[in-house]
Amino acid sequence: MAISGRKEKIIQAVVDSYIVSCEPISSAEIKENYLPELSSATIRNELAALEEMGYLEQPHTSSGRVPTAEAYRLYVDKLMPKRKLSKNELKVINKYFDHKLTEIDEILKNTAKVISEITNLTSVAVIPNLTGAVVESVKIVKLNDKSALVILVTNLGVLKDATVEIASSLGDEYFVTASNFISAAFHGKTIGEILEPDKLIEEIKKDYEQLFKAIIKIIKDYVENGGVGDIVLEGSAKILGQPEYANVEKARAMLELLEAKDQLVPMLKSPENVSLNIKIGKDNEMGKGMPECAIVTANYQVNGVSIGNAGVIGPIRMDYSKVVSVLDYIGKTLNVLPEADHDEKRKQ
Amino acid sequence: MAISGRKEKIIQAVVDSYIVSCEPISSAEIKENYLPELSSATIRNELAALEEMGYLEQPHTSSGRVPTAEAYRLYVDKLMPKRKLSKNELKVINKYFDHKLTEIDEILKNTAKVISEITNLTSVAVIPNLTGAVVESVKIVKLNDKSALVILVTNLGVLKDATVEIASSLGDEYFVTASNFISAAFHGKTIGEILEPDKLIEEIKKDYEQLFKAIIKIIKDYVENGGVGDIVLEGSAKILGQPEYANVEKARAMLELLEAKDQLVPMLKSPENVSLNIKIGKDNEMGKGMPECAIVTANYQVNGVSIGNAGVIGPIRMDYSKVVSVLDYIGKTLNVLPEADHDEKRKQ
DNA sequence: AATTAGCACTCATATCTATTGATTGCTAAA
DNA sequence: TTTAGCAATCAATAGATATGAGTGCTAATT
Repeated sequence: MAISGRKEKIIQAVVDSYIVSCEPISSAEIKENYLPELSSATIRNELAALEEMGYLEQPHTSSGRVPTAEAYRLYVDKLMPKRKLSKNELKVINKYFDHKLTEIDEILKNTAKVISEITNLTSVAVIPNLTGAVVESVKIVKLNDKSALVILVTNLGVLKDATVEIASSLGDEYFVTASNFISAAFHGKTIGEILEPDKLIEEIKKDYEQLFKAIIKIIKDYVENGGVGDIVLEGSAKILGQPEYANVEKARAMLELLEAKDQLVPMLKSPENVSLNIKIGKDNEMGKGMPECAIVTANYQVNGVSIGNAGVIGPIRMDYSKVVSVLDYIGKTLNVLPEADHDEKRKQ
Repeated sequence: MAISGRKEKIIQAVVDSYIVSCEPISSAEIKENYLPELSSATIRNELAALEEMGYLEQPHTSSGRVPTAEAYRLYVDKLMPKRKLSKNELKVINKYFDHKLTEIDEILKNTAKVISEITNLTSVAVIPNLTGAVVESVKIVKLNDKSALVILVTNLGVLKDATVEIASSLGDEYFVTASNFISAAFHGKTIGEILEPDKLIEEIKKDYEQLFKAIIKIIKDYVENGGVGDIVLEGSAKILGQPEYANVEKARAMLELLEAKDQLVPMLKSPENVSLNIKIGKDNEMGKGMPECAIVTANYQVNGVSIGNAGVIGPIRMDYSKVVSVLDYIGKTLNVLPEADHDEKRKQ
């Protein structure tokens, strides 16, 4: 059976209602609040048909209807109303981004914060795959007799959390020269290119083999860990505000998922070139025992350069319309962010 | 009335029992499991007396007794048995520290992780007050035309997350010279000394006033924020495993407290020179609305240098004996950690 | 004087039953 | 095709009753 316009209206009513109340909705309520032109009996007939088709469910015989994941899918793909953010919400968002933010992780952290604050859901942000990042320069700074700090400046941000062990006899000057050499060799290359072993630069290998290998290893580690350490969570406690997690066991399962960041990362990765990604229930390839949930993420860009994904994770019953509006608006805000310098650098 | 030895035994029995079961304990159970030589009637008389004295409570007339915060205080101060960690627990702890850890925050993160894993409680770690940290050297590295990275090497670790804005005309060499100048001026001074304005070094102010001011500001910010960003939480979800947080509302209050890190920091600060700090219930100067909890923290040192506090936060009913043993053992482990280099540096 | 046995009393908790009311599905009329 | 009307279903609620764990007190015992 095809879905008539009336059936769509009814699905929309059920989803809209369920999103705010988290209670099964009855035929009478639908008539009252959404479709007064129909009688409750007619609506009941349609409800029965929609249940047959897999869009609705009844918790028990004499209760109202509840949307299935299928219904949400249809809703977000086709029925969802465009929502306008309130003056106040816009104000909050703008406040978060009104001052200069230069570091990618700072931007992402702020993004996650504001998303969580406005949607009242737990939000997540992941730093992007760095394979495509273009190296600007490499600096190696001697910290003490045993270690030196490696700073990798790329168009996507600065990587500065890695140290290498060194021989204590080497002086500051050595590292200045080494930085220059290695910088020159890496400049303009992407991380991906640098990691391809056959493209190693021979002349550097001779003079600074040790350092060179150490740096390659640092980069490799960083890319392979996929920035697992750099996933940002905001508002974990908000999970507990949702009625579906009133049961402590469910809440715990969800929180444990959030804590296990390496399990979370693959769920947040969205396909290339998709600006908005909505995964509902089974769309998430989660193993058994995983709590049911929905994930909505957006890919964010600042001045055309992707800086990562951010979004929300929460119960399947969430206010998709609001979430989408927020993610969307933030996307627009970021794109005209007052001159973050990552991009500038590339143009030089 | 003074507390007789028998009363102490009874308090110990009540606390021991309540720690594992989280259920009121009856006179009969005490006789059965702890003091078979007494009759339940005698125990009842003692229980009544202890209730009078404020050590015990009854949830309702016909229920068993439950310890008050006072009883826990007495317990940890005087009655608590020394507990030996199991072979397996020792193995877990040692595994966490068997490889070289050079960065303070790495050590603290690992410490928090292992504490949470073994105690099954939420654990926290805070970086120490840096006022007393001795500066080794300062490096300023030009990242691009707009900003430079400031790296402050101290005996307590490396501070490397601050950037300063710069004039684009300045070249790499300028910063090398500047680093040397400023390094020389700061070397051997504590952060506290550097921040005292009357001790500013005049000659530097002339040549590198701009940079100098920026760096002072960075240090000031860092010290004043007290490393708020650097509080480490592990195992937040474990809160929900405790029966006292079976009520979702209580659990949420607790999780929100954990998320509000700046509220958490003062609660974790312990007095100078106290290696182990146990705060139970009202000992925490928490505002109204704060969830009741207990906090046990230890101050950790690596080769004699304090690297910060770590411990657990959880319900007042927690296994203090186990927690104390774990914190204690980790303290010993850290103190003989295979040559972390912070300390080495000072001796040179 | 301290301890204990015995018993009445208290009160949270579990269990059962009856009632209510929201909501549906179905049938028959419009 | 739509709708009114009505019996049927079943979760949720309330009340009534029973259960039993545990105490406090008194009087007997050591």
